[in-house]
Amino acid sequence: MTKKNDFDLKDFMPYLLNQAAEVMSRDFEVIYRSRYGMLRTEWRVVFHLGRYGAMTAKDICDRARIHKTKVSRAVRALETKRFLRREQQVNDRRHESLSLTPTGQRVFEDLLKEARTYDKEVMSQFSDGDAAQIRKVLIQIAQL
Amino acid sequence: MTKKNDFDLKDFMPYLLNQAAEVMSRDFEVIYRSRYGMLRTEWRVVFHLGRYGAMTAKDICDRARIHKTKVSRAVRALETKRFLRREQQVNDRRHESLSLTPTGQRVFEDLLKEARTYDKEVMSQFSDGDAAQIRKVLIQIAQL
DNA sequence: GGGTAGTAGTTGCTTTTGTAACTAACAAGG
DNA sequence: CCTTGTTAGTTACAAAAGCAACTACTACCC
Repeated sequence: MTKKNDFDLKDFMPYLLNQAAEVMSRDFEVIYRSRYGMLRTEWRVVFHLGRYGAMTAKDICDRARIHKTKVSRAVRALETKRFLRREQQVNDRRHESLSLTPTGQRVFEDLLKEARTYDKEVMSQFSDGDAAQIRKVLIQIAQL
Repeated sequence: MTKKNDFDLKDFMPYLLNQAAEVMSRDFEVIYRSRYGMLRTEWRVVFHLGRYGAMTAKDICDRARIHKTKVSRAVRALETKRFLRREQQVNDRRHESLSLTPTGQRVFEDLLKEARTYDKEVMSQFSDGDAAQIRKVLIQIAQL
C-alpha cells in the first residue's frame, strides 16, 4: 500500500461535516417546507428572530454568516407570508428592525418544538458526554 | 425566563452542523477552485475516484450521497478538463467505468496533500481524543 | 455645508442546483 | 421474440444562490 492512501475521505473534516450536515438538514427541511412553505434561509431567519429577538438584517448576516442578498430575499418572503414585519429606525433610516409577527411567533414556536424533538431523537444514539462534546467542538469550528 | 427560550440555536444539531460545514467547505473550496477551476461536486468526484479507484457514476452517487444529475454534470466537466475518462463496460453498456487520467491523478494527489494539511491545521486545536471522537460521531450521523 | 467614504439593503444578471421527464440498455416472464 | 419493469445516465426547464452594481442614507473631515 502506498503512502498516499492512508488518508481516508472519511477522515477529512470538511467532507465529513458536509455529509453529516446535509443528511440532517434535508431531514428537517421537510418539516418547515411542507408545513409553512419555507426555504432553508427563511427558517434560519425565523429562528434567529425567535430566539434572539428583534434585530436588523445585517445582524442576522453577521451572526448566522449568511450572505446579505440571501437574507434580503428571505426577509421579503417572510414579510409576504406575514411572519415578520420591518420597522425603519428613526435615528438611522438605513437600519430596519426586523421582528416576528404574532403569526411568525407561533410558527417559530411550532418549529422549535419540532427542532427539539428532532434533536433529541438524533442525539439519543450518543451518550450525554459524547453529545456535549460534539456540540462544543462544532461551536468552536463554526466560529473559526 | 420562559421555558421556550432554554433551547439555544447553538444546541440544535442541523444548524450547528451546517454552520461548521459551511465554514470549512468555503475555506477549502478556495484551494481547488482557484487552482483547478473545480466545483465542489467535481472535487468530491475526483476524491472518490482517487481514493477508492475506478467506479461508475452510480457508485459515486450511492457512496457520497450526491444526486445523479449533479454527478453527471461533474463527470462531464471533469472529462472536459481531461481529469477523468469513461469507459463503457461490454457486459452491460449502461454502466460506464470512471477513472482518473494521469493528469487527474496528479490533481488528486496535489489536493490530497492540501487536504491533509488543512485537516491537520483545523484539528490541531483539539486533543487527539476529541478529534477522534468527533470523527466517530460525524461518521455515524452521516450514515443515518 | 459640500465632498468623500462607508454602510444597509435591494436588484439584475449569471451560475449552480433540483425536479421530472426522457433515452438507452438490460432482465425476466410469457 | 415481445411486452413489462427496472436501471444508468442525460437533458430541459424551474428554483435558488452567488456576484456585482446600484440606491439611499449617514459620518467624517476639510
